[in-house]
Amino acid sequence: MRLESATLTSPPNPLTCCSPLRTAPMDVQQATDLAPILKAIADPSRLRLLSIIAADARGEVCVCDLNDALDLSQPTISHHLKVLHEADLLIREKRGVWVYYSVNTETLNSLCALFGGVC
Amino acid sequence: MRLESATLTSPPNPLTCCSPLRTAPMDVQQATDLAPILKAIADPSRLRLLSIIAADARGEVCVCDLNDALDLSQPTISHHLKVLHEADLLIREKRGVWVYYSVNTETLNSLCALFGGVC
DNA sequence: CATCGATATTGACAAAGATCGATGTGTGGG
DNA sequence: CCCACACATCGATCTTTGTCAATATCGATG
Repeated sequence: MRLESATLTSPPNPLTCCSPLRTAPMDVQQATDLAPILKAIADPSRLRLLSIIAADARGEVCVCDLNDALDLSQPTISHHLKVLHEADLLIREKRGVWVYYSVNTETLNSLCALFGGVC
Repeated sequence: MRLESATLTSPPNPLTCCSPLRTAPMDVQQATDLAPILKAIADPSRLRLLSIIAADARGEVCVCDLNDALDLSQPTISHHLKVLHEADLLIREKRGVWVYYSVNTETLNSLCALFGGVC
């Protein structure tokens, strides 16, 4: 007996439009929309990037710092950040020459809700 | 204020050994161990299979039913179930000729905790 | 405006993964 | 003991993806 009316204000987010896993079987559309978001975090390098940003006290990290944090080339880091950003997991903000990424808390919470059904 | 002592009884579960994303940066080992579990659910077909099983009222589903539920060949379904099982997301039980899968609630809860830090 | 430094994009390539048909394995019934 | 059925494994194929070197873009600064 749950209202599925979250589609009004924000851009259509496959996560918030989606009931918790244990509530109902997922149809093809839901699964197709959801998979890319999960694929985005299902990579060791991206997991590390995300956790570095998520755990940062200032709430944001400059790309220049991320480039040094992992043993990967600059284009590869840039690619991973793009994947995370397009999955709505990271928020991008350009300031001057630098680019800062912060985590999208809403998406993380939705992921939690997907698995738990409680959060 | 969470006790991190879950490594005594059960097989080493990379999820329960892992603090929530927002707590601390993940090292290479943690990320490498965690990624396969997330990869397992980061596929549309496996998402559907998992949700079908998770939403089932009896708490378990026979493979023979899953074979009909998705528009995929029997070997492909079997492969996906194996991936989910090896990621500790599904519990497998053979009864006679039939095989029944149920969700591993612990793993799902751990995933929730990973993203939320609260569950 | 020429240049430098920070990110992003492109193109290429190897590795991983999703899928299927064919075949193997094991269980229960006749 | 043999057959039918449920499920798993194998081998092949096609697509996706992670990675890098090279190059492009874009903003600041002299």
